[in-house]
Amino acid sequence: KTFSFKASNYSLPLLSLVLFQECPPPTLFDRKSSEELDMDKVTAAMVLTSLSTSPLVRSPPVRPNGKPGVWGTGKGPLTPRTDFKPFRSPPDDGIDEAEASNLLFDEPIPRKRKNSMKVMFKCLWKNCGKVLSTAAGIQKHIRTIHLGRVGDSDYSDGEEDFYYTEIKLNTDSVADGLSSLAPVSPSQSLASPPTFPIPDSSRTEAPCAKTETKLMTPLSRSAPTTLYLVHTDHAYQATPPVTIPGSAKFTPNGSSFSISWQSPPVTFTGIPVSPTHNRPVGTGEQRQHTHTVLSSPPRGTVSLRKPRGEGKKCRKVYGMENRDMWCTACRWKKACQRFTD
DNA sequence: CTTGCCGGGAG
DNA sequence: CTCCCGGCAAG
Repeated sequence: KTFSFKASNYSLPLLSLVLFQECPPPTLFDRKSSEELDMDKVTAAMVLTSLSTSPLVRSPPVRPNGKPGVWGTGKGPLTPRTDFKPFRSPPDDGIDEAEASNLLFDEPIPRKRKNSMKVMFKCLWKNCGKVLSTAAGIQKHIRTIHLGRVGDSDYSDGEEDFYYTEIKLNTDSVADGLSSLAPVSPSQSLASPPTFPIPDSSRTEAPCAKTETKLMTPLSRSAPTTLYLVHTDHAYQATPPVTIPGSAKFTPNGSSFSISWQSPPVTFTGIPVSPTHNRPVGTGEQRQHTHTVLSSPPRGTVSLRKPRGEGKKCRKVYGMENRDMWCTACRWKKACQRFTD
């Protein structure tokens, strides 16, 4: 029903993972004495409690090669920068939790602080920012207000999860907390991982973010730029979010999150293919601004190779032993001139 | 693996 | 400029 329930739910699979590691040989599927089973239970319980109650659990540097992703700088029309993933390990504590770190895995586990923290849920819809105290409430809000599902009120496909985020408030400074809800920087406790400051504008997102906002086709109102990650408390959203330029689609079907590339939406309107283009000679340093500056990241030095001609060329026709019968181009290992396509 | 050939080096 | 080759990509 509520968040805590979900959290424990998500912890269970991970727990089983832990258990796999803890029991030396894979005797899990063998018959086990009830004693052993009890041991497992106990272990599980211990893990659970340690996960859910220890104030902060130290973690290895969060996923070594994981790029910071787009944390921050929400640029889309809907500017949700929902970043406060409960990444544990602020720099100042977590010293006495050494043993708990053994039980950790890469994925951050949604957890919440218990002391004087109040969990709220904030609508991320553009210009909305409604804050409710229950997930159900916010889902209903989104469903009815934004998604326009008035009739079948209780129909939910989980889509609402993408449109709100969980926020933590310090109860003694609620007013402050509310003011900091603006999607700028949640200076509250659960800030972004302290190791790397904020994102880094690693070129993959900067240009394409711009592109997005410019070329944004009138999107259907039911999909407020969710490509810019909206984080909720789901396991599959726990990893640092990634923006995929071009066209990406995600399928929120329960627990999987798939992103698929498609042809980059870039049409390079470069120099026309007329044979009478004159080279910029000498003095005139005139720039040609015609080409659009759109660029998709994965395209670096694409040399636009020719598809490869089909017919046999000198090499194949005459063979290596008759190399002197080849055309010169073939001898130079250039494009054949005798058997052109 | 083979084949076509681009990019680049040597002279 | 001619001549050659490394290495890549397509098959």
